[in-house]
Amino acid sequence: MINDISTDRFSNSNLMQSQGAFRALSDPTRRGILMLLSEQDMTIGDVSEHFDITRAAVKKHLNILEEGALISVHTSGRERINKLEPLGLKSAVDWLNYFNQFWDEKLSAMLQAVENEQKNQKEGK
Amino acid sequence: MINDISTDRFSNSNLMQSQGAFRALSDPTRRGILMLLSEQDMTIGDVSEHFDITRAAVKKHLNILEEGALISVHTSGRERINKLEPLGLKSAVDWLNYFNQFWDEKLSAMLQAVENEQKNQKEGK
DNA sequence: CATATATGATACCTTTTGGTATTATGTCAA
DNA sequence: TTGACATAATACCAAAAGGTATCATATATG
Repeated sequence: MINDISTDRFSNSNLMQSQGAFRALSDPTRRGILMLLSEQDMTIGDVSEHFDITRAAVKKHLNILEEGALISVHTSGRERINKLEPLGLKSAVDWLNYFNQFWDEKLSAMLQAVENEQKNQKEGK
Repeated sequence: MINDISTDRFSNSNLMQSQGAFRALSDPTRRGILMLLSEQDMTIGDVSEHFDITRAAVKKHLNILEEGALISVHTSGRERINKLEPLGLKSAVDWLNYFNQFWDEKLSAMLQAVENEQKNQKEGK
């Protein structure tokens, strides 16, 4: 039962809060767009020039990025400027950071193993 | 042109290397499974009990997690034990960490804004 | 051996996704 | 106002994703 998860300390809202961001991040074109926008704000026209797909397709990607709060858009005359919103990545980063502890554990285990090996060598085992 | 990106310093391989991980992370059920496996290794049967979908569906999720190198599987008799591989998250975390600089920038800007505000208040503006 | 158990694999269905082509809307500039 | 430009929106399509049901395979165990 999924209930198991919602009553869990991993409050499920956590799982769902980051959904928009993770969804947006799952496509390589969208990650490429985020990279581009990290260098400078851009119109759809600007962004489209960097990819081999139609503007309509780029627009869809931008919509999904906006839904995930990874970019913001503001109008300037007939242009619409797309801007990176790095804080939008926070929910995803936060979720992933939970696993740092296991990564660290593994790292500790590796270091421990090396230490033991050195010790054993010293003792001539 | 997509070429623009491949000749970019964001070597595109970076974009693609993390694809398996980002793809696996895009589904909330799969993120839930990772949470579960962070507490203990589990068979498919164990995992399935925590979700309201068939074992076949869970198996598909496990396959995708394995493809993304986020879990590993080893056989023990007729059971197959699924194990979290936290290091598999590294490629995704690394990609995201690139954006820390912008996050920090924004944070710096916010702190600066607060400082200025306080200064202005002091000066009675 | 025979049977129950644990899992894997496949065919099939529906929805979502990534894409195109086309049409519509809004704004700048002569 | 009229045409060029920048973008939005919609209809449509093929493929991928998430799911179920069913069948196949391997392994404990009486």
